[in-house]
Amino acid sequence: MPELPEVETIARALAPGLVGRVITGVDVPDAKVLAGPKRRAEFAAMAVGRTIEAVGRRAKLLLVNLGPRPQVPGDGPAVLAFHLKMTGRFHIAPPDAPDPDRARLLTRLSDGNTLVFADLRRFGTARALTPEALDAWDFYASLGPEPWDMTPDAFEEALARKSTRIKAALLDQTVIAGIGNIYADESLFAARIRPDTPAKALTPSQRRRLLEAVQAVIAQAIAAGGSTIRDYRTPDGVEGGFQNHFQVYGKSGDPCPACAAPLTHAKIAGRTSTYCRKCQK
DNA sequence: CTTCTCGCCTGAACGC
DNA sequence: TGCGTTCAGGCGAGAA
Repeated sequence: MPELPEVETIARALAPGLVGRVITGVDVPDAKVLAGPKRRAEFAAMAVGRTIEAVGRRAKLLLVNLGPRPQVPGDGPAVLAFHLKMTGRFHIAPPDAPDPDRARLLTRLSDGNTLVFADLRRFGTARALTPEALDAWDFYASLGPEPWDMTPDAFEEALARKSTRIKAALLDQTVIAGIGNIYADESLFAARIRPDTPAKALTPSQRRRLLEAVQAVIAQAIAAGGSTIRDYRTPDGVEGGFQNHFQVYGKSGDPCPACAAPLTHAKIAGRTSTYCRKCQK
């Protein structure tokens, strides 16, 4: 389930195989993947003939930056925005490879390779947009800062405005971008804060600790290449490594790594949240 | 305006 | 063995 560290890992792994290539065609075996402009022809018209200039990420979105089409006078740039949701995966397939299972969108490249977007559960989406349309997309425009761009003061202010529990506030992409269930639970444990504490009720020092914990956990996860639970793989087919460093996520009943009391779990903000009753206050 | 709940999808894991 | 149920979970839509 790709969150910020997994999408970052994917973007870094894809870039060398994509940057500099021209998009020569797009096949969309499953039209459900298209969001925004829904028609295959519109997506292809926006993408084909452009050179891939960069592969990046914002929150959990994978962004492919495309240059203007030289054959279109006065043309501007464009962006492909992919959301992997739960089971989205990317890989670059060589020319003779058969189209793989669960392929939802195939981007043909000038070097003969194909960028394959596969997605077992079909929640993932792809959009082809102008940069102006990307900025005007409500979801994109409302995203909060990346964890390392968040300042203690801004975090303080954002949490003070929330009437939800802190777990829900961390998952709220308009507060801080890129955190999902795994990194919310791990960050709350690292900061020793109970996930059901009202966001407003945190002390200033708890808020500082929490932001530092989020930043540290995300950085460690990126360094480890993300976390593989079931489906996530890097574009090279490699599993992440951070699942071996989980302290609490998915470990209900196991001993707390700090105090050895059994970890408990509860449904908070609609998601299973695992924490230590003794260590997290 | 803010917050909450449901539906979208498929496969794995579990109980009987 | 086989069937039914539950769970995973980000986000859009509609309700409260």
